[in-house]
Amino acid sequence: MARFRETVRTLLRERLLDAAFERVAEHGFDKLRMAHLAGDVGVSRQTLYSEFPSKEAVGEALFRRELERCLVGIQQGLDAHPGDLRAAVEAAVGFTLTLARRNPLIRAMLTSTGEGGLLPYLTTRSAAAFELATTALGTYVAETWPSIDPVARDLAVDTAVRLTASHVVQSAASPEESARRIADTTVRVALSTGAERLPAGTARP
Amino acid sequence: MARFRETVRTLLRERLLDAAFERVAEHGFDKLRMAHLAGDVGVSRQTLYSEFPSKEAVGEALFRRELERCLVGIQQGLDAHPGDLRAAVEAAVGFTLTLARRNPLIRAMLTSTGEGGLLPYLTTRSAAAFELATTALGTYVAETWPSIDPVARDLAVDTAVRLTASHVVQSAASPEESARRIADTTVRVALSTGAERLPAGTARP
DNA sequence: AAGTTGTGTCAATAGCACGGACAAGGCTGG
DNA sequence: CCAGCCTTGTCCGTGCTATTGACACAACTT
Repeated sequence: MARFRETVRTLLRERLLDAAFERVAEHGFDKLRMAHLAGDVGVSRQTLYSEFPSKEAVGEALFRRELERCLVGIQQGLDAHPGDLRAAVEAAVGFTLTLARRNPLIRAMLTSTGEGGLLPYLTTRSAAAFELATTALGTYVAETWPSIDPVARDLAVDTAVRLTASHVVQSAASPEESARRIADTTVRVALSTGAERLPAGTARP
Repeated sequence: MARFRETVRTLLRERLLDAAFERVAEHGFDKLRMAHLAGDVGVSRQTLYSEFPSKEAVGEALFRRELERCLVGIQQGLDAHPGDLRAAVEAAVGFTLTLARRNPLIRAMLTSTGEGGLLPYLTTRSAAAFELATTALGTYVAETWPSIDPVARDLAVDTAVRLTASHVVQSAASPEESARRIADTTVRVALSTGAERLPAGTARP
């Protein structure tokens, strides 16, 4: 019955996150003021607090929304190469690294120096991001490459996600080159049997 | 300060008009029920009455919104042919007649038989539509053809608008053919001096 | 040490949507 | 013809929610 009020709530949330995106992208998260954010949307500060219980919640929601948008591109990159693990991973990772380099929010997150920044969401508190990305890549691999050994598959997925995250926060080369290297590594891990002959002098438990 | 509530109000208005458009286009204006309209958007009937004081106001707003959309196309048709009066009028009139033939709202307005229909807005109560269309065409002609005699210009603009309205409610031929004829008539009126020699036997006051 | 700024919380007020009910008028079927 | 039903338009009481203004608290500045 009250369907309209629900859409208003989501609209308010979107507007708040839009305004937060603008301010954070320009001046960083620590320079963001709750009063300014509420004023941008044309709402009282308490209304903002009724939607987001704290400033930290704003940052978390902001990061989650951007992450979900990113995951859409990752999923598209995977789906564009069904059956070709290397190309799929390369496309998905390349998209992620390119987006991370261009997205002003992520740039602001990485360049923020202060204590109350958003950087933890990309590093120490990135469990949610890891989980989502790992699930997306894991289901893709499990569906299109069911023959791969599950142990190797999980290792490969985890490797791809963690390497990508590493390159997001500290890119060594171009996104394309990094994506190529990560895809190469992922394929190597995925196709390994765990029983290869090791070079002489290498111990294995 | 309260900018968000304002956008919510306009959003509600748009949603209501969207729902009204759907229902009117399908079943006609007289079959539209205020309770259904409110239910479609997910709002109480009283909220609907707070936005539109009467059902007639809904129909009026619905017609005005459609008219304004139509005027955008008319303006584009005029602007696409600067300096060529015949082509500009033909494009604008052709767009209008084609839109009127395809638009389900206008079709429903014309086919409604009942007393409480929307037809008056296209005929007896079409002062607003005439005014807007006349202004658009008038400013175009005045800007791009300043050399035309003002009397002939006003006559031509009025003729074009009224002929177009006539073809909207009672189309004789295809929109293209009608547009061509109306444009021809408009140009003849616009370029007339009011002092032509009349055929023998014709009286002039 | 005092002032400033910003976060988070609380209480009182005002506004708005809601549900329920009502009168008035028109339509329909018996 | 008339009784019932539907629909429009209006009113009022209620409840939810945003707003306003204030406050405590912490960190930083002067």
